[in-house]
Amino acid sequence: MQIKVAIVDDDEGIRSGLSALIKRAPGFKLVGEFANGEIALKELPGLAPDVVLMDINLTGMKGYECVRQIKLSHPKMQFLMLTVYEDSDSLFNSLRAGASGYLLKRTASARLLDAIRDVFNGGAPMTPQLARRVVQFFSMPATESAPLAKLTPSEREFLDQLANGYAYKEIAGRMDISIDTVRSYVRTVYEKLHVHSRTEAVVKYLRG
Amino acid sequence: MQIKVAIVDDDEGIRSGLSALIKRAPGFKLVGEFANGEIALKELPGLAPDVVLMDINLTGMKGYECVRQIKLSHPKMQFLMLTVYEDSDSLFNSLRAGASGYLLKRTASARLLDAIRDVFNGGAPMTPQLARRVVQFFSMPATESAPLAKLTPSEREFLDQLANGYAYKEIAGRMDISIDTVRSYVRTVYEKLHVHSRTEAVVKYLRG
DNA sequence: TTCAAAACCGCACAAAAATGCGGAGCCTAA
DNA sequence: TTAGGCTCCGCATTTTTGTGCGGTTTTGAA
Repeated sequence: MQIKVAIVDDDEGIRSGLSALIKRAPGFKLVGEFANGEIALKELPGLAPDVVLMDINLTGMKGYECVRQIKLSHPKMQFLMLTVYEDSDSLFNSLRAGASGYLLKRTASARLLDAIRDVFNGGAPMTPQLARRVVQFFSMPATESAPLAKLTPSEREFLDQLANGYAYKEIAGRMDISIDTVRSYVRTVYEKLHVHSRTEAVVKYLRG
Repeated sequence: MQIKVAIVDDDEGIRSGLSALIKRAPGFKLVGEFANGEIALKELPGLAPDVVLMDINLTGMKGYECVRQIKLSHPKMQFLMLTVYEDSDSLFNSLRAGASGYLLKRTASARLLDAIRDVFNGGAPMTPQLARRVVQFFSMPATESAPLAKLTPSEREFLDQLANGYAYKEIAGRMDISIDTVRSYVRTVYEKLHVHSRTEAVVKYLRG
């Protein structure tokens, strides 16, 4: 079964290059190519491509804006963003819009085809540098100053259990301590986080 | 220049397997191996490895907990998490703790060495499925949040109050409705979200 | 018009959480 | 050796939550 691919890029040269690559690659089928987001928005739903190669810096409607719109009604259509810059804002805007992968235009042909296959199979290809940037988004050390840092390892583990929704007695079982010890953790953790309810504690925890 | 590697895993077999792999691989140098997080916590800073292979499911201190602690004082030390399960909680806990990559233990040796090099060079290797999960984390509105979409406007407002930690009677005051109406919202919202406690509801809400 | 839904209200009871008070043993750093 | 932090345990009480049952009114779409 072939992977149906569509291309959206306003650079004529790039577009024809990609188009030629897809056309001659076995296992791929080019179902459409567009020079701007507005047209793509209208035509893509009818073509039902599996994967769309989308330029980020389109003139007019931004690439990620186009992705966002289409994702709302066609969540299964996958988008692989192409760009010349490794710029953070574009990356996160695209991810928020629902794009599945993010590559540089200078990516080698073979690697690009791999990436399309990756996206089609549920992966999320991106350059190692961008992957690292995404991963770093999650780590708090940068903004580490929160009261969360003052928690001891056990308290932290307890808080994690809290956030998972377990009742005190379940937490006692899971951590292999008595329910009264759980209660004492409640006290110390709430104190350190300056909260007075489970919900507040969990919210603080989840927000880092 | 060699990449200094350390191993933390409580499974003797796995540890010696990894250890042998690193030792005979050119370009790598094994500087230490540990059976639990507590010892690793003490010894790793002195060894100053470039990359640490860390089992997630350590007995005692969890792997990601160990990472978090060390990252606070040694942010340049990189961690590559190893696990047998592709479980979401472990993944996000690890990323939040500051881990750079996440692989399954059944990863082929060659691929593992590649991953260590990746991490060392600023990349963030992970399985395609996990990468997709990370990427999806950013695109709640379109793709995921199915159950949240079924809430009526009032229910949504109520849920937001819940997430802000207000008690039922406070919510009643803020929304200018009776406390029993609040209770009925609790019922309908919990039903739609398939949860049975405030904490679970709030977590679902915050995560999309 | 008829029907479904949303929005609203009430009572009662059991379960869970929050908080007050107390204590013990262990380890580490001063 | 002493003080302090961490882990752990116990009991009692109040408050909050979860859920069982019931209901009315309004509104918008078929």
